[in-house]
Amino acid sequence: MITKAGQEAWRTMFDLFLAGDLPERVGRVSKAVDLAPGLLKALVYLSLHDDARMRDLADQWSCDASYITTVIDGLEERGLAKREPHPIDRRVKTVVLTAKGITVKERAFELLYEPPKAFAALNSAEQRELRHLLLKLADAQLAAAS
Amino acid sequence: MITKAGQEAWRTMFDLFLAGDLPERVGRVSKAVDLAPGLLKALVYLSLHDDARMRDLADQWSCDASYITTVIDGLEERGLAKREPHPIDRRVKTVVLTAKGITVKERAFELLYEPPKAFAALNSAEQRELRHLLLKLADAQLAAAS
DNA sequence: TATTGTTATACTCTATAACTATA
DNA sequence: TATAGTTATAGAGTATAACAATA
Repeated sequence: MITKAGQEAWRTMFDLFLAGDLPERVGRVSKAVDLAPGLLKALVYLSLHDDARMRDLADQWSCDASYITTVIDGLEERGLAKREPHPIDRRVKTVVLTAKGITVKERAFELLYEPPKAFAALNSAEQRELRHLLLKLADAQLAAAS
Repeated sequence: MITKAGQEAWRTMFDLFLAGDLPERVGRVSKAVDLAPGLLKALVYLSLHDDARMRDLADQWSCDASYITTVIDGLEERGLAKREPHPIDRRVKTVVLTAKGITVKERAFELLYEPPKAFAALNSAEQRELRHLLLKLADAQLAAAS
């Protein structure tokens, strides 16, 4: 059951991201690794789902397949990813990161995962407690998705 | 000081949003209130900063002033906001929501602030604790911004 | 016949440059 | 001279439609 406190917790998290850090941060990282936001997003997706089918990307993002063609073209032109034939179904292509793609991805995650300075306002015990609660949420979300 | 636990907490929060709910949710709300994402974002901004100067919007979003003209045109065409002259500086225009704009905004926030089902995985005490920690973060972030 | 991905094309979103009015 | 906002225009980003290859 979700209580009023839970609702307010979500609302606060939402504001932290939307009013706060996220939009500016993504823009900053996008510039730092010299990739348009769409390409950065694709790189992040591929690093979490290596060897993904192109169709999966379109489904996941609820966008048209032709746009995925454009995005993967962009990553290939920059030498960050490459298409591979599917071992069984010859209509399908999968996408894997190249060594260069992995390097850029790692740099991107380094910047994205760096906590906002505001986290220093919590003491050690509080930071541990926050991690604990959020991991519980993430587990529940993962379980619901599958 | 930010500990390893704090870092992991941030990372988890980030994944909750980016891998998880947020992108799809904004798209859903955007369709529900029949506003393109850019216009929805402007509506949200104006509801938090009523009577904002157009220049403020451009600064806040780090975008060109001409784009703000386009966005506010869009809101005005839909009867959701209107430009007002600045009482002192006649170069400046401010933007306020209309009654209709306020109605749409309220519907949008209702949908955006609805917690993901995963929150039910936390018991009452945990939801209160999470709220407490997040409010502390939000306060610190607000203090840092000003 | 249905599905995957590509091409060609068009539409939407956002930026640049030149301009008007005001400070 | 510098700043706020607009207009006209150009550039990204994303979708639609028609198509080739494969299932």
